[in-house]
Amino acid sequence: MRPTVHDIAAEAGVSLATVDRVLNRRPGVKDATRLRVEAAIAAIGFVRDMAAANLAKSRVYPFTFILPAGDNSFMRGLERHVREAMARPAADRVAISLVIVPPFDGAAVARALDAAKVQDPAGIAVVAVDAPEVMDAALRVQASGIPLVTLVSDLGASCRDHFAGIDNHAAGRTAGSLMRRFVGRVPSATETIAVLAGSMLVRDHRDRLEGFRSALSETCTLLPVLEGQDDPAATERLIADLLARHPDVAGIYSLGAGNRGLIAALQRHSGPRPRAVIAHELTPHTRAALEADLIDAVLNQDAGHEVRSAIRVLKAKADGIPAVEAQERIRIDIFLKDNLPFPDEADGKVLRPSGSGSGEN
Amino acid sequence: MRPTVHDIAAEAGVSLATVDRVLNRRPGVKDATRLRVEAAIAAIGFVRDMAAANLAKSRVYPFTFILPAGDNSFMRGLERHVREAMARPAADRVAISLVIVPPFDGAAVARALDAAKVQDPAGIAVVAVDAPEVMDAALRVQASGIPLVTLVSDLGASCRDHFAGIDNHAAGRTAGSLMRRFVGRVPSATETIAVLAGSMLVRDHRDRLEGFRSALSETCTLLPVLEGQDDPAATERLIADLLARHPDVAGIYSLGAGNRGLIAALQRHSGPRPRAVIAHELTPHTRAALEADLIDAVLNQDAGHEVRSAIRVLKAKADGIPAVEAQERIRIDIFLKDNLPFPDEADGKVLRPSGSGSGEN
DNA sequence: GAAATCTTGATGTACGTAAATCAGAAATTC
DNA sequence: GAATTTCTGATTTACGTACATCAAGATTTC
Repeated sequence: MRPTVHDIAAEAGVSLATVDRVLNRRPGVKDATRLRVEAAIAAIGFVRDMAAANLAKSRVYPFTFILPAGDNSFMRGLERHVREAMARPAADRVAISLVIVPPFDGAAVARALDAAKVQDPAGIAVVAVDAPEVMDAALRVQASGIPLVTLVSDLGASCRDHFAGIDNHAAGRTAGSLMRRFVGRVPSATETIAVLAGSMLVRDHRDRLEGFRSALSETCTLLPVLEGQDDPAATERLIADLLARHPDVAGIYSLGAGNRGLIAALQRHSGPRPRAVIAHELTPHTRAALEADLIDAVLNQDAGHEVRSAIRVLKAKADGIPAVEAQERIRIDIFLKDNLPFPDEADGKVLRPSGSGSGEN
Repeated sequence: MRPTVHDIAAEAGVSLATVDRVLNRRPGVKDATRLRVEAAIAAIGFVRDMAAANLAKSRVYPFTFILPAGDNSFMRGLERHVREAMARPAADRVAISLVIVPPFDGAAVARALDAAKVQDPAGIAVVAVDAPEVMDAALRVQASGIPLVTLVSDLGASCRDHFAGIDNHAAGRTAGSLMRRFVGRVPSATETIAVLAGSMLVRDHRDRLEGFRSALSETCTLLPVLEGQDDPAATERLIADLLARHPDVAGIYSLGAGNRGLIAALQRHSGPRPRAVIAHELTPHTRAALEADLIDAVLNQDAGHEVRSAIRVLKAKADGIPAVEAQERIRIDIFLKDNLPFPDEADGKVLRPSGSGSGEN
């Protein structure tokens, strides 16, 4: 049996009330007594039963999540995971309110942050846009003492408490490494590689490009970066044009989100395909393209993990416990057609019974 | 405020006792009344507060984990994660007893299963050895109604309730895919690939080899499989010999555990290295080898995830809730030197504060 | 040495659920 | 219609912690 507060009281030779005062840092305990109680706690190895404590406190953590709108598959998946966390029988006593703002709109994000602030939640998670007005709003949130976590897309480290997302520079490097190996090594030949981004105004995209460049050997020539604004139609035109004008392109790295256009262009293209196509984020589209050999590898960040990590960190910050950064690091997944995970049941028809875990895996 | 049992009682016009009888499937409720209560539950959207319920029940789940001894890094990591789960402030009310048995010893595993059975735990997890006496013991465990989960290494599906591990055939395919691409494509040349295994008597190893074979194009020649028995010294000799006798070997796939020997041999070797070396399981050794460019890729199964998944499944089975298989599928991670996760803090000196999550990610 | 303050104990209620007991009411059997 | 069985309500205790209140003891202050 785990020791309880009663055991502490017996061990320290004090009353329950005093133990309680020590445990909850309430005033009115002599230093000597406090030390005795703390020694007893250490001696019997007491750990507070958080479930019982939260029950007694009937505490809830009201959190606000701010996500971009739009038909970006990844972001919709992210939203799905947030909704799942909202629906989950508040076993973790988390009450999330979800705010959707227009995509790529710094002003809108800033407004959403200010609006969330006045609700005085226990924490805010936001998919940031790298704009000065957002930073200002983030600083205002922090100034009011509300923990702030950036999700997927970061801000400067000084504007938030934590970033729940991948190291995009490392992701770019990984893509570069894979690319270098996938295009093969034809001795003394320079390979032509194309990069497709959404917008160079987004920090993630810049970081990925930088990492990608740093990992590619000098025997590769990078074509000027194509910016498709994460728009399928525009992206498709760009890629079709690329394939027509550069039949020798050995690899394409799509570091943004407009993968539907990329896939469509590759599908329509009649000539020889690039030897390696690497994209980001496992969505139904990229998954299908992997299976159809239109894409060779997909780098992925697990949206579910990111959401759950953000919640854990916000809770820890709200409780004043320092989050263990190393523990919350989000992995860069590499998927080939051979190691695709089971299709996410939420994309299909299967409903998960409530109550069972959150697919931590 | 979330609805409580009192709200159900009010809504259904019955007493608390009756609500309790319905909720906990106790007898003594007329069908008509039961339906009324269930309708009320659905109407107000009641979900049981599991924290409070477990508190009231003061229920614990005694589980037994059976792991192999030996200095296999992966297994020791697995043990570490089990111990972590044991140490975790029984927030999840799980009481694990850990049994270590000699490695590759079917009889020992069978004895451990029988010994665990008489303790009548709420569930057993075992790193299985593919031997008939183990299957028999597993069937005896199941016959006595104790949920049984195989961990990392499977048995026949009929002998256990769940397998918490990766699809080793898919892992082999993934390795094959990577190998094919990493060795590059020299037109009209047959590449020589070597496979290093621990023992072909282990099911995982057989499955991986089969998957690997199926993914390699026909332009590759597989040398006869080397069996190092997961022993560093023996493995080192085998690989040194291989490199001496086959200077043209383009790739090595190490699908077992004796990676220290492989790495040592590669390090000592003076001639040109194989173009691609792929190994399994991210351990301090393989990690260092990745960083030193001695190994090109490591396929990994996350031991922490496997342990936590096993616990979740055992708990679900113990409660009679069907586990959601899709949700518990373990991923095949691919690591290059570029996307290595942060070194596991438990390998170093940093202690994790109790109470925070389990790195669910 | 009386008054003020600080420290501690004793006790009770609460959180949401589980589980047991006992007493009636209702339905069934003969 | 009496005896039995089945169903339901009312009430209580418990889980481990939080929190508030009141009283009494110990200590300090002037």
